[in-house]
Amino acid sequence: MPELPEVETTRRQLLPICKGETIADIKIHQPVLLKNCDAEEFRYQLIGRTIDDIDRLSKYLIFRCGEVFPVVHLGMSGVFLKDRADSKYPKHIHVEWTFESGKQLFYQDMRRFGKIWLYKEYPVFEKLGIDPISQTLTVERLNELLQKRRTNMKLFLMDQQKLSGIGNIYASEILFESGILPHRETTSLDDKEIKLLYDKIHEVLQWAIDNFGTTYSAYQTVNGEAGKMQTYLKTYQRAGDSCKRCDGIIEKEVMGSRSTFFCRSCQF
DNA sequence: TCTGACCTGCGA
DNA sequence: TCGCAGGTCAGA
Repeated sequence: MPELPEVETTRRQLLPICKGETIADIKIHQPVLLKNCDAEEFRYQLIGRTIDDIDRLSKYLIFRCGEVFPVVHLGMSGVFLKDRADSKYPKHIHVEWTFESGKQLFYQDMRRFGKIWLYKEYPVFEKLGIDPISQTLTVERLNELLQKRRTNMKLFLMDQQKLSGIGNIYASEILFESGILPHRETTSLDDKEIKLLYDKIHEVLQWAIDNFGTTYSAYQTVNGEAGKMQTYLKTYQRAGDSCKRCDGIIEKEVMGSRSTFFCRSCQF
């Protein structure tokens, strides 16, 4: 389930494979993934272009290819895979990129929730909230966002129009590390809790990036390996297990149609 | 503001 | 065979 750390890991691993490569061919097996152009237009605009760089904005990957910018959202199960001589052709490959050097790159998406756009100028996502590890997010800005919308903390962290990049797994982990119950109202946090929340948002996301993200089902790195962060998660998918910090038991509750994991003994 | 649909594989 | 997993968005 690609959240910010998984997308950033993907970006870092794509760079040495793609940067400076010129696109020789693109095969699109699932045109439905393309959201603002058809397959012909996508191929026409990109074949012959060189990938100059890859940016990440929250959960979006922005490829810089001269004057055109393909943008990819990995959805729930989207992954980029580099070609491996020893492997069979993987299932659910929807887009194949071939470079002039002969290297290949595959976009695989088992559940087809991923999306691809093509922009002819650098894209601006007006509805997207602040990238939580960008310098734009300060303690003061976080406080403003918390006061702006009266909801519970779990839904706040997952609201992509406020903070964009945190998903279900890291929302539970961030709240656990902050000692804040997911049910708490955003306006109920005091200054000390807001500062701690700010620190833990950075700490948890950076920790996950350092460990190449979390693999539970579909996610794998560009090199075809699993992430390592699932080893360190303290709440996600641990309902009924003992808390790693106190004597409590990890509970599970559905909030906003998503499973939420927490410990009542050390989150208040 | 909230809920359900989209989608496929896995485990009970 | 059915429920569950969850990011996003349309519709209520």
